[in-house]
Amino acid sequence: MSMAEPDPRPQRDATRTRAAILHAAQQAFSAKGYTDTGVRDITAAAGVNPALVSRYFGSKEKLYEAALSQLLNAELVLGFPRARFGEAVVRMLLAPAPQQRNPLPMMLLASADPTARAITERLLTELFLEPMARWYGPERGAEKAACFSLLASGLTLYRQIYPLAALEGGLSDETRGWLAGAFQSLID
Amino acid sequence: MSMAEPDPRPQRDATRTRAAILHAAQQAFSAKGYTDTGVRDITAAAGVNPALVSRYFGSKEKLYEAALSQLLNAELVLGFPRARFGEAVVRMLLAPAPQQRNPLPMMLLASADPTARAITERLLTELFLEPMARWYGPERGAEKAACFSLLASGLTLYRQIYPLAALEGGLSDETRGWLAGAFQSLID
DNA sequence: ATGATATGTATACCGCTGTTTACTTAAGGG
DNA sequence: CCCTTAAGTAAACAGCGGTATACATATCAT
Repeated sequence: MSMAEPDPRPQRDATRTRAAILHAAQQAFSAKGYTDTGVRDITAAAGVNPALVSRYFGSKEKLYEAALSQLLNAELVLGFPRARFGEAVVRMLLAPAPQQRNPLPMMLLASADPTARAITERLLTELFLEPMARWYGPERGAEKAACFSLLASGLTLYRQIYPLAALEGGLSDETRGWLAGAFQSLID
Repeated sequence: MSMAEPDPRPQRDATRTRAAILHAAQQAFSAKGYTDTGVRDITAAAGVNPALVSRYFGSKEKLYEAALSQLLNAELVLGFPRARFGEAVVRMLLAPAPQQRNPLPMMLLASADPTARAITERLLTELFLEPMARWYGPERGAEKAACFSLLASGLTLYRQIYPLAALEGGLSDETRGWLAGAFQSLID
């Protein structure tokens, strides 16, 4: 057997610790929501001390804001080809492991607490809805972006929060087509 | 001025008190969700003592179950005419005061707490999705019911939880038509 | 009227939560 | 090598949560 390689990394690394907290927070908030996730849950998963949340983020609330804003990013969706937009979106949302780096569960589960809801609403508007409205164009862009979010959030709700067997793996081609058509018809 | 009519009702009325708690619970759970609604909030709104929740419902959890199951009812939607189903649903969901006796906000906000989520999932399936799947018919009825809920929940999410100006009153005829068409195309 | 019971009240308990404080220890430049 | 500073720790605080307990009082049959 081999001797353990001496790790050149210092045992104390502020940036690494901060990132570990942020990652654990994203996982926990996406699984149990804002209120039902305790600071001690997050720090235990990250393997650090609970007091470090206050040190690195100021408060649980600020940590939530940092965690969500890192996840909310319109670029991925906005890069899909317009001609096959519906198909691409449905393929993404129906991917086998969609919970990875997806801000939607976090948003849905954070909607209960008023503080987290206000933060979520602001970030969602600034980082997603407004860019997407511009992408759709001047003609009812905001309404189209809202309808897009409505579809995507509803689908995520019944795939990850209240998982329905009807929307799992063996989804029929007809229903996939209905979903893709709904997304696509926002463009055409 | 007139003398106050002597109220023939007794000051202590168990059924009336129980109903007051149930109603206050529906309002509070629909506004702040399961975790962020305290038993003391509910009983204060109902004007009764906090201990009465345990007496009449056993626990906060049972109260939530009673509150939601009274609201979850597929009959209204299932009575709409099939030919103009999409229009009727959109008119209902876009009504000026939709928060009255609408189970959707309560469901959306309760999705954070694992206990409440489990209760909600069970009631939603038994009281809504299964009847609706039968209503749609044997051909992909469950998938259609899921798509219906997906649309309705998404729309409610961005009308009541994260209220978007784009979905408020002055919604364009085109977008209304898109919504109605999405609902209708689940039937045709 | 009177006692039994249903109804409602006051209060305390215990566990959990976010945050602060004072302290300990590792890191790295002089 | 040492000593200043950054990084991390341990413990406690203050408040709130759901619930159980012991108590008070209105209601109704007898």
